[in-house]
Amino acid sequence: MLDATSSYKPMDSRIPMADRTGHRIVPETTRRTDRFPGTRYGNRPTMKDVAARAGVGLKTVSRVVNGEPGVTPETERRVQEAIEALGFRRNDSARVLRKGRTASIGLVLEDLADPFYGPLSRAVEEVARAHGALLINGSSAEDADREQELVLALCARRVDGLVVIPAGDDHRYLEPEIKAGVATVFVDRPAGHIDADVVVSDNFGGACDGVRHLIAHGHRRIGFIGDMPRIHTAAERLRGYRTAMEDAGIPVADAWMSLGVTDPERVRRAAREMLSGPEPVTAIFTGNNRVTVTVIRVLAEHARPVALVGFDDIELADLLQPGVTVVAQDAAALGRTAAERLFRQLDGTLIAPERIELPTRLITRGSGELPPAD
Amino acid sequence: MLDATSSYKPMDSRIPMADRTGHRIVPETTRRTDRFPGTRYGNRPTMKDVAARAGVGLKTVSRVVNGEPGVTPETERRVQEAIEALGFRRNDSARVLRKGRTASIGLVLEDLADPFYGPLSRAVEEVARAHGALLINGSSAEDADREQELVLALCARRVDGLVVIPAGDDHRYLEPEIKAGVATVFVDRPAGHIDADVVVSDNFGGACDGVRHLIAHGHRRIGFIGDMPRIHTAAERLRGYRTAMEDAGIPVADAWMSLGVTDPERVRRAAREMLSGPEPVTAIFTGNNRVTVTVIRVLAEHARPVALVGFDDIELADLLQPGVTVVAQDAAALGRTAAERLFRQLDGTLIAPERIELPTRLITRGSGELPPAD
DNA sequence: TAGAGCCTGGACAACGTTGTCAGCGTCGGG
DNA sequence: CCCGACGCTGACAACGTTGTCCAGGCTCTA
Repeated sequence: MLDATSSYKPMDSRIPMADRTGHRIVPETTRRTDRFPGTRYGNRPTMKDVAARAGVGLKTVSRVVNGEPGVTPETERRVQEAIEALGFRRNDSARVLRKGRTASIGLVLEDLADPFYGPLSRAVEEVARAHGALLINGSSAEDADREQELVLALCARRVDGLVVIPAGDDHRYLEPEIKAGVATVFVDRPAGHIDADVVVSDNFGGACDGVRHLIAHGHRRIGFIGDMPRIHTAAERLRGYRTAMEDAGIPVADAWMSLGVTDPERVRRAAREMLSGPEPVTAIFTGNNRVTVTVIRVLAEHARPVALVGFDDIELADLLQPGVTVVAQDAAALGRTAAERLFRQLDGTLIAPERIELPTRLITRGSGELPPAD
Repeated sequence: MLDATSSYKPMDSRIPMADRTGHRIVPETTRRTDRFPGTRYGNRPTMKDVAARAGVGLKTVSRVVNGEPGVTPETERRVQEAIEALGFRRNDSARVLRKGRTASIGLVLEDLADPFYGPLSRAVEEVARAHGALLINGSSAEDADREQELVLALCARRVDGLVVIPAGDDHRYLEPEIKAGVATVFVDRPAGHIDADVVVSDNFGGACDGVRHLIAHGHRRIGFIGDMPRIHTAAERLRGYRTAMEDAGIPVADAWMSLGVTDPERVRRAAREMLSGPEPVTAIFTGNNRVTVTVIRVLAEHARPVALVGFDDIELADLLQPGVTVVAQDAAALGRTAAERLFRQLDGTLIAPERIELPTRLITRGSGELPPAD
């Protein structure tokens, strides 16, 4: 569980209660924040304190803080003054408890450090911001249990909605949450065993395009290196590869396909194997950005030129020799579309779950146009 | 304000209250979630509901949910059963209100889509996770007002701590928050007018190293293209440039220095200007990853070879022709160090604010070793 | 078998905010 | 001069959870 490893303790266990004069009891232990006289760790002024200082009622403070009408300018001034003096800041936890909405959404993705997810996350954040919501991120590290743990932690926080890039393939655990009104959109990969909104790229079509491009330039022995086949995108791209090959009447050898973790070591080995032997591949189609980068490194050391088309665009791809031809998907558009759909769910303007597929784009830069070298 | 633009409304404004039988009144309007009979938007079971169904007291449910001792296995089973049946999930807002800690921290950075901040953010998340906390992200877009708005929104959520990559240069607005016990660490750039923990890279030293490297390879007319001078890192790197030049006894021409937004268009123009004229620069030192990428593009079209050293490492830098020599800073280490310090503040094991400087590393790959081409 | 002590369970208050509603004073009109 | 209306203010309950504290039933021992 998330809080099992927590090493900092809830404040109740260390902070004595207020005494009955309304003043606070200062703890004997020396704390970092003792530098600031008159305040104490975790002991913030409340509306009650503000009201007392301004000599008004609790509700009047609330009205001022929320800009509600019905307060005399003079009263408002007094309240504002008290707020400034005490450094009061409304406690949104209490507000949320009362109002029922948190104005925050959760985003669970694989790895925030991956250049594909950064722009996606930023796009979700921008849409959230436009709707006045904050974004809570979590990285699942491609682990189904961790995904579930994160998602449920977010639900416990009562996020209004969830954008999930699934790591697992069974999301029935989300059913009670969705029933209870948590808006949910899956991105990049479909949800498992559950009826929900999904926004994905055209992985199948994109892979078809990429492989056909290689075929059109004369290649027949084309390798495919992709992610673990249990990941939906990887499976779809493999299917695209197979379909393109089949359509061209090219039988696919088992040795040409390598699926597995995108760990550089494995990918490097896979690439080297395809490139050696009596009938080496003359072109490689790579299943995602991480694989592409590793394969580029392998090809840079390889004697013969080998054609390459990669799924996902990568920075500086145009400046390499040759430029790297890619099937680009629009990460920001994925995130934006998903987030917009999420808020339409929250607006109530959406009725039935839908599957939205965003097109991919083949960007030719040279590496895919190399002729077969044999 | 954050919630000014909100288009989805708090639930109280649309959901009628429970009637006195304890059953819920179903609203007339047709909602998406009407698909799920018996439940309604935002209407979740509470511990009270669970207790009623299991035929136990409220506190007993609380004990089961929190794994506290003192519950018969049989009772626990009944409670678990009720939890499952109702799809109960503890409301952390209420919990937070009661306990005073949210087990979440905020991270405000410039742009999550920037490849420099992705790993940093991920590192912060990992540390947070190890301490049982969630991470709330916000992008300031390099705008001081937006930074403040985000930070204060996070404070209103009562995050336990804040990791801030400052956009503005005055953080006195944080004083009441810090006084009230919000742990705070600034990363990448120091805080303005406030005494707080800071974790930065050795921008000055790194820039010195990079420029000295160029000087050592025979360059004297060296250009500097950097970010806006009001950004601390940019100023420090400029200072490193000037110092290295001065130490080598090289007078710096104004035309060699260009500071401003990292917009590709401006950077491109700046680079072209330095490279033209009667006394063009023979080498360029770039102030960050975005500038470096743009300058690489300019140099790729340039007739003469021009030496280049960039601040920040970039992916695939080793595969370009020539490889790009960089002064690398460790974004993940910055994030990790800052987050660890944050939780040490929360543990109470930290006394005084400190400034921590992480070293940079010169990585030579070729572009910095080109001799002057004239 | 009575008394002591332990274990389990539940009633209750409190966390800080917001919605409801009622009270109070003032002002204008009848 | 009285009454209604209106503008402003504040008392109070409720949101869902957890900590405190006490009651009741049990076991164990003398």
